[in-house]
Amino acid sequence: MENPAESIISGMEAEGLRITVQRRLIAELFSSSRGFVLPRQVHTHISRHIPGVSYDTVYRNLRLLVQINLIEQFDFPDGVRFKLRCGPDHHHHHFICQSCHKTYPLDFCPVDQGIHPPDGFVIRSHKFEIYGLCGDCSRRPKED
Amino acid sequence: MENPAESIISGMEAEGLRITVQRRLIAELFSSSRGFVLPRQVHTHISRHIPGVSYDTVYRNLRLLVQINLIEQFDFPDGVRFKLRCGPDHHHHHFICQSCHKTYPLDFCPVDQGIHPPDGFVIRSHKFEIYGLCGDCSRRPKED
DNA sequence: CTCTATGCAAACCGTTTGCACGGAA
DNA sequence: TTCCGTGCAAACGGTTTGCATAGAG
Repeated sequence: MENPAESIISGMEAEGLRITVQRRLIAELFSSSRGFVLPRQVHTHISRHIPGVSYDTVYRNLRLLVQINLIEQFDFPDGVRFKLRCGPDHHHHHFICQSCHKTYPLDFCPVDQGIHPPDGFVIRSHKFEIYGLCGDCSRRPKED
Repeated sequence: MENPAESIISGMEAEGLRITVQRRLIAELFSSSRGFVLPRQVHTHISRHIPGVSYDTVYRNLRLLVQINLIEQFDFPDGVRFKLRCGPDHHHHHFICQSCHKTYPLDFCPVDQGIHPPDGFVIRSHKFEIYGLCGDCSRRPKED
């Protein structure tokens, strides 16, 4: 797959969706972001090219991209954030920078270690994340 | 420590807070809940005894209890939820039922296994949770 | 030309705030 | 009697909706 933005766009096309300038810009943003972004940041990004974009277009498309599994949603203390969905190649978790919200792969899954659930508990999913400051941010703190 | 509700109340007293009926009811609710509750549920609980309670009283007290570290806050897909803070005795994680939101202790911490962060990444905290259906809910699905 | 995606404006929901009063200490 | 906690009502911020129009296919 060539340009990552193109793969988001062809993913949308595969779903029969129309490719508008707004959607192209959203694809661009997610393909070039190494981490989680706020709806507000998505709106700001599109605004730079289309000054009049409305928030509902942003939210509608974010919901849509989550539904068709191209991006994923995540609750942060300062609000919901989104990031490009990781390829389905291999299961992994993430280190997440609390300053710039970039993510780094973590190739270790605690569930592989054999977890013993309480009686009758049926496991459906799990979450494992490590938070902190990435190299860039710990050297030069305070930034986003 | 005798009754868990009493320990919440004495925790509040220790902070110099006044013990009102509303606060006593909140303490009662958290001490008798085995899991996460929504602000709305807190409001409903108090309402049963004080029909006119206002939502701002609920939110104010929840914020307060989080600040003085007696309860903890957690983001769920359907909104923020709160639960009694686990004792500071030993570090552990939780199995969380996606139906009734009860929690079960999980005495295994992946971070003890020696995690290797990316270059320069400073770890500050981590999250490890296992989601699913508890014994009660998997037998009798759909309920809260 | 058709029908989806957008912009607009208003609604919505959970949460927060300012203020005067009631009640704990 | 003091002053914290409450209720009320209104404001707030993020998100969603209904509807007419613009624009992708």
